[in-house]
Amino acid sequence: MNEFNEYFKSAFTVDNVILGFDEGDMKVLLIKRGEEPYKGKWALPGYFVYPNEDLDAAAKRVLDELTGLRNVYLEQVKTFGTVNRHPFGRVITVAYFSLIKISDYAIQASSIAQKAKWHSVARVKDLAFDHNEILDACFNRLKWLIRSRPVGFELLPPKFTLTELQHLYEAILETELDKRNFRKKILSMNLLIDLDETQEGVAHRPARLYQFDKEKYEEFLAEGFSFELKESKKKEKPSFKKASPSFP
Amino acid sequence: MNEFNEYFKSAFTVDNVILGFDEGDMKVLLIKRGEEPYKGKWALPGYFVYPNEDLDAAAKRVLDELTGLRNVYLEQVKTFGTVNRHPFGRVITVAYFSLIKISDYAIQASSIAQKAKWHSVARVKDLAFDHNEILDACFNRLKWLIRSRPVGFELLPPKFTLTELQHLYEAILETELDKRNFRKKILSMNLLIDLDETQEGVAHRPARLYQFDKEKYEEFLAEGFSFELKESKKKEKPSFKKASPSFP
DNA sequence: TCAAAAGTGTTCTTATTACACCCATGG
DNA sequence: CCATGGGTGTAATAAGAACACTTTTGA
Repeated sequence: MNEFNEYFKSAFTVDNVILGFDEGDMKVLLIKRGEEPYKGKWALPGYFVYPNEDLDAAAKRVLDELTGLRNVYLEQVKTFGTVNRHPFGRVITVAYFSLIKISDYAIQASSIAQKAKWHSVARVKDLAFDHNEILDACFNRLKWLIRSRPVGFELLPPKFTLTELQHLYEAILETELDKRNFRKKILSMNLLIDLDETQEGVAHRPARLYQFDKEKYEEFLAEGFSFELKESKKKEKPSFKKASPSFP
Repeated sequence: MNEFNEYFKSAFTVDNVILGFDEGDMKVLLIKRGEEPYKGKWALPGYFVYPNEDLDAAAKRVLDELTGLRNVYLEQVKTFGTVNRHPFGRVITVAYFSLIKISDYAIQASSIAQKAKWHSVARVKDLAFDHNEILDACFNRLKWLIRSRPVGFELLPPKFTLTELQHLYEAILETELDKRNFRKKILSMNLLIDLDETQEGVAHRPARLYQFDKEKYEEFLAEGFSFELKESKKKEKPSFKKASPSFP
């Protein structure tokens, strides 16, 4: 393998866009860098992939060290590798995103976790490295995903109200949804268990609580299925669906 | 950067799933390996990324050397990096796929190109490395893509008939489509230019020829749009759309 | 009794599906 | 004149979008 030696001088990292939902807003967990390069800047949590470690395992490790969470929604999104993205040498990074329930998150003892903080995705700017680009790519993936898979539940506590769920969808899609149509659609999926409980201590009519029916979802998945959700209101995107035939 | 030296001992490659359409069938361009490892096996075209080369540039280079083509549809799909996927050491590979018109393809002079051959995607098996997995991932991406973007035209000659286009969709989606519904849908997109020409020398009523309206497509893209195509016939997948509400 | 959010149905419009016959050409 | 694939329209069904009032609770 001598002739290839020159290629074995690069490194790769994973970066993890850890997303949560809180106060009606999508949040991302960022680390304040204590070292050069980009000392003092906020960055996505990530690290070098160990020589004997698979990529997915590295992403899980980063997540676990920071949040203590496992068995979390995690997906590879895209790899970023422009030549000069890292001052230490040629380093490409594989971007992942994960969805967690902020209520499950407790700050870990590790020194890295001490520097972590939730930021509103919409207001994030000027991250270290090419992390703004990575965050954008991952958030866009989530926007697509939420329309095609019921992943929203990964971000909510086990019991939630339909309005909370709707607000989550609205935060991700950055649009408003019609309450009645949203409920009709979600309930027609048959993936929610009505817990026959209601909120307590709220200054208005208490809402019913629901739970995601994970078992039924796995059944549907096994059969192969499609799940879709479209936006409402008049902010319609132009769609070919409305164009008329050009060749009569 | 001393403490990180141990990480700068890995390499990365790009592998390119080059897809074409011919004889009613999706084809992938493979290389017969002349060297160890996997000598004699078919493999996806790929190579190490040069130290001063961006990932996309490397994918373009591989494509160009093999086919002589540039300005071709090319997209990053996924990165594969299990620990022992390459016998030379830690090598992760970034998978790309490209769509080309087989009619534009002419075997190049380069020694690598001499070993290239088109294979029917459906019949490919036992590739070198983890290339079967990579091919699957890329082909699945295309299946998704063809339903959401008009990329089919990348695979057809400049002038084509609606039946050719339909057969392409059927080959990619691995399903059958209804002729009338397909035409209605495609024409209603307003993205085809009727050339007012017909086929010649066919032993049946000659079909009209169409051209893809690239300019109009760019306009639509600029505005942001959605393009969708659903399958027909009774081979329906179960869909939540038909489920009934669970909470009346 | 007020404020605040929960909950609930119907109508209209648009998209999708299913389906069968005549046409133009070359051999 | 036959074989082959090209070309066309309509009716039934399903999904999506728009829209406003009553209910329940705590303060």
